Amino acid sequence: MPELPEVETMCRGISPVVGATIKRVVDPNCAFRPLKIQPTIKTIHRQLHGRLITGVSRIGKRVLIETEPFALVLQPKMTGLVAIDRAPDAAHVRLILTLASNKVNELLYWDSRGLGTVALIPKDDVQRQLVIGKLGPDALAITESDFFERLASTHRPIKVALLDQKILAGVGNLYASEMLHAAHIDPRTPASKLNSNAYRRLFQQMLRILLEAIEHEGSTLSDGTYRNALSREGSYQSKHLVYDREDENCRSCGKSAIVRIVQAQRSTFFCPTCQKR
DNA sequence: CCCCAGTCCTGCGGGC
DNA sequence: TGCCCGCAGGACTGGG
Repeated sequence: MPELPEVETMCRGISPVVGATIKRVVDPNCAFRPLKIQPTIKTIHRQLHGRLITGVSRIGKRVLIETEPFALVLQPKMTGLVAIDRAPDAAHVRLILTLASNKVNELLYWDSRGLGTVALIPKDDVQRQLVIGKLGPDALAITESDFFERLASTHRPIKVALLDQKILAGVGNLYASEMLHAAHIDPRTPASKLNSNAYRRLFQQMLRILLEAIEHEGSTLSDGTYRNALSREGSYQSKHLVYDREDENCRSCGKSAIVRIVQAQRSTFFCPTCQKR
């Protein structure tokens, strides 16, 4: 499940495409449901062929392939991957950009469940279409005071608030559980009820965990889906203290078994000893 | 406005 | 051994 560290790893991995020229935008005729793409692949081909890729960037959990004057925006959601030259398998490759470059032949969008989306938008519209009203500040760029103010403004449980991309962009289900555990905060606590000390711990642990996860190229879970841009697995899953560890002993206090609850229809994992209200 | 539930989509694992 | 069902969840939609 690509969250900020996994998407950042994809961006770094595909950086060799910068400086390449796009030859063709190709529909690989994937056997599954068609890719959610706007406008059509044909139109995107017409707009992009012959253009130089000037940069690769990330906004929250989205990947931007930048040209002049367009940006191709890839949203991997649950099971999408952006890769170069090879993907986990051929069957689930949903989009191919063939490139003129001495470093890399193809930029691939692969997605096993196909929940992800691709869109081409004018670069000048990125802020208006993707950021304003849709995404809060990036989790690696937000200030501590802004983090505090934005989260404390809702009465929802802190775990649910952390997943709201309008409040803060980049944190997903896995890292939300991990950072709350590291900060010793009960995930059920209303975000408005946490004091500034708790927010300071949460802010610091969020940065530490996201940066460490990037160092480890993200987390590849037991389903094995997530890979970096070269199809290599991440290794941060070995550092997880609570995520997907229901009934296992807490790796921090050693006293309690990890508990799984459901909040806003998503699994939350926590240690009842380490994370008291 | 605020918040929650339903939806999309495929692969996998548990139960029988 | 094989089939069926439920579950995984990011982000969007609709409704209370």
